[in-house]
Amino acid sequence: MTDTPPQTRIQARNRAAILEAGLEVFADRGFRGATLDRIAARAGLSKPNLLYYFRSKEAVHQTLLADLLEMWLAPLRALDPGGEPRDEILRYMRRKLAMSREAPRESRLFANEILQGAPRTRPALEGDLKRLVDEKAAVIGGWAAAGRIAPVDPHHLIFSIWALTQHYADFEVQVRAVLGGADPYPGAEAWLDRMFRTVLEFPEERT
Amino acid sequence: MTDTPPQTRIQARNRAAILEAGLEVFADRGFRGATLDRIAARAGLSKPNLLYYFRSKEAVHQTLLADLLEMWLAPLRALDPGGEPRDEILRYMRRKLAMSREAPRESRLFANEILQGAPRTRPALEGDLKRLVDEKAAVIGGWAAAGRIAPVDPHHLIFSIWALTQHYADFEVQVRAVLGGADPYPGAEAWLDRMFRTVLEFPEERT
DNA sequence: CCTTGATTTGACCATCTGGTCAAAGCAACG
DNA sequence: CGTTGCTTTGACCAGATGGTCAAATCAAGG
Repeated sequence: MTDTPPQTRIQARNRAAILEAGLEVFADRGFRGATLDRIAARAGLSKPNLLYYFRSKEAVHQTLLADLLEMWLAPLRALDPGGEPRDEILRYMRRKLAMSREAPRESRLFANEILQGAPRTRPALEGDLKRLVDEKAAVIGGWAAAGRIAPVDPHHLIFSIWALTQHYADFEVQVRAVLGGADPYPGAEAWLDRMFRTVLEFPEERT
Repeated sequence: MTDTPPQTRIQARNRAAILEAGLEVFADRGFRGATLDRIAARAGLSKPNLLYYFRSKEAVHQTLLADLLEMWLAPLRALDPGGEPRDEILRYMRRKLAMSREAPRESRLFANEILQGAPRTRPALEGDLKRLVDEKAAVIGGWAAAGRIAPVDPHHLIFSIWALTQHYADFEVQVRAVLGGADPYPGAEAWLDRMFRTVLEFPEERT
């Protein structure tokens, strides 16, 4: 998804530094709130130097989003139609929750983009994303039809997983404010496990 | 939560028009992405005229957020300790979902604010919001302890309601892209009802 | 219809910000 | 150790943007 791979060592280092700085700043202040000066400073470069590596502010953002989208979809791609239904779905949820914990900046970058109406991502959402979700929703729907999990609306099940896991990254300030600063993740993991487990179970399985 | 109530008819009308326009523009582009010119144009005023009614861009934003917070907390405030536990929680969820459908701009305005680290709302989150949530969490915890609902982590239950309902407003573009433009709300309501119902039920109640 | 206070605006300003450019540094290879 | 091409930068620019202000306009009571 990245353009031509960097050639020299210096290029590799500086492009990486810029993307890291861009991730930080874009996630923190949104596209418009981010300034090239700030990104450059954080990357340890001057603004013109940054623009030597990326054509424009847009270009940094684009690159970030493209890389991110891949990373974002990977866990859903990994949902295995041949696996044990409940394990597969719960593993997907857990991987997404882990991503919120380990890559909150990426989550917020994406959230910013969607909130603003996905001006730079709309095609990917309507293309790759929709295709992938439809495909996996069909798998989950198949499991439900076969009686291997309780009947569910596959699309909304997937939305639930997105919403519940990303909430802990995107609304972290709020969650921490309410919890008084405590780490929300242990509780979140237990709770989400419980929620999805019960909704996927058949009544008679519950103990 | 609003400052001194407007005096004249003209003031009432123009302040309202500015807040309506501000809501639209701030929700759409975030605080930094919003421009006074745009807000003024949308309100049918000139920029200096807008600044006759509000000291600054900040002031418009502040007023909007303050009003919003009240509206946002109302449904949780309404959760009645004396009510039937499951009905109370499900009603709260339904009211929040209705707010996502009917007031998506407010939801996105709030999401923007939190995403950026709640620079103008932090005190309210750590004060009023935390207090209210702790209070209602205690109520829910009491219900669980009394065996009137299945045991739950009250704080995370509340986070779940926020996450799942607001997702449909904040990530509307994504949801609609995946669903191919269809209205997500009927499906969402059924699914969320099902999710929360099952997680609050005791196994032996399930039919 | 004129006075008074509320309302509106055109002109203007300072600052910020994305982006350009020519010149200067610098690394490495022949 | 000088040439060559990659890297870095200071100076600069144009447009956008938040905000000011004095003057003009307007509404309504007396």
